[in-house]
Amino acid sequence: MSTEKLASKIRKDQIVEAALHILGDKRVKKIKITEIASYLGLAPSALYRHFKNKDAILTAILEHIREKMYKNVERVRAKKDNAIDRLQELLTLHENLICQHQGIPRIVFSDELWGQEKIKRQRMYLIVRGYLLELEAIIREGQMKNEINPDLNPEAVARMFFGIVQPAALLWHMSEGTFDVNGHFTAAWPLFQSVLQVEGRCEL
Amino acid sequence: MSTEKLASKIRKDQIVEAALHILGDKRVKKIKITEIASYLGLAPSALYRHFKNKDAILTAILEHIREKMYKNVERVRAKKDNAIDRLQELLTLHENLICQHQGIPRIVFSDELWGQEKIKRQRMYLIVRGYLLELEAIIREGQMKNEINPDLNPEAVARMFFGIVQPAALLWHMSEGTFDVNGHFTAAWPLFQSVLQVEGRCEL
DNA sequence: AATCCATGTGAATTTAAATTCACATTAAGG
DNA sequence: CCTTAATGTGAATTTAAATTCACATGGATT
Repeated sequence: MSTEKLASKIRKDQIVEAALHILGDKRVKKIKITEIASYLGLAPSALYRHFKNKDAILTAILEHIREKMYKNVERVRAKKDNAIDRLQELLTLHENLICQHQGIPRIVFSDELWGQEKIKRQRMYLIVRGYLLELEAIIREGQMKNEINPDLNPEAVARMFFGIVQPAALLWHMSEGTFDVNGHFTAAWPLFQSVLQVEGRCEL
Repeated sequence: MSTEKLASKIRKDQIVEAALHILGDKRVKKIKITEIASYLGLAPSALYRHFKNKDAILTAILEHIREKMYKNVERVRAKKDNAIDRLQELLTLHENLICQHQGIPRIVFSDELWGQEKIKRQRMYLIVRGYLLELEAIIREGQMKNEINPDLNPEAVARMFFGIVQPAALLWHMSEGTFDVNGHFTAAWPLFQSVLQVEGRCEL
């Protein structure tokens, strides 16, 4: 893997990006080799120069997604140092992931990709769990600095955050991009924030 | 439709139930006619006596799901008269839907079924939206009776509730039934409930 | 009893898609 | 320049699954 030529690596990335782009297109369809190829102006058979088979492409997509999600966490950590701000920022990034950039959430939150092999489902599970752990870490830090109510169960809070994002992805996708993701986040955020509040604050 | 024989209706239901049962089985795979048939001890071709094609079966599954979900709402309304109790009860029913009864949430929350035709996705969207409206109605009633903070946006609250259920379904499914749905609901409920609280109550 | 119809079957057939293969083309390095 | 390896192509081939079809069978109706 590390020994492969740069050009090859680029082509592989192009293929993954193309696949992601197609998946992100509102009207669904499960992804077809033919589509990816024609999107890149290639013959279907060309893709087999770069990937053993379709499955390998799907696996690469998963890896790509994992990177994107973790990159978002890092970015947010770098940009804000308050836990609540970090979470809010993360919500914004998710909005992009859902609406703009290729239908990543569609993939994370759907069977489509990992339908066949148990292995891919497991991998996806690890990604999601890993992501939840990242959220938890942010929350715990916030609790230590008393930005977030320390009595709360961080795991539950992380999943509640996740529970803001996932339905948005579903509804956006089902609605063919009609659903107002931003509106949803805007309405959900204060509710979520009210959960985080440290006890004392509610007297004000 | 209303003129069809009873026996036929039964067979149709059996087919739908069988399909649902298979879908609910942990290891996924997109549903195959062959599987449904062999589950019922029939030849694949037999199914075509009852449904025009696979698509018709999928559509019937959607309708079946819709009924189940709405029935749950009715049941909850009948059993409890306090909004908060109703929601809590609904969570329990969702737990069943996820863990026991055939993988309904898998279907609702996944692309699998409506991959192809835009029509099925639209139908699913209507089901989900309708369900959210039911939740909203429960919440509004609770607000009128001051069981739930009337300042809250009922739409947002409904979606937050939904956001407890959906991730559970995803994680349960991804984890091959390992994920502790009950634990998740138990941890999430108090957080959710704290959102619902009427302002005054937090001073206690 | 004769007929009809709903339901079933197993053996094709169709279809859509992935995959393979024999053959270009091009660029890089000796 | 010649060789080689990487990348591409179009035309098969394979594969998995849905779907059709000609032919039972059994129970209800006349």
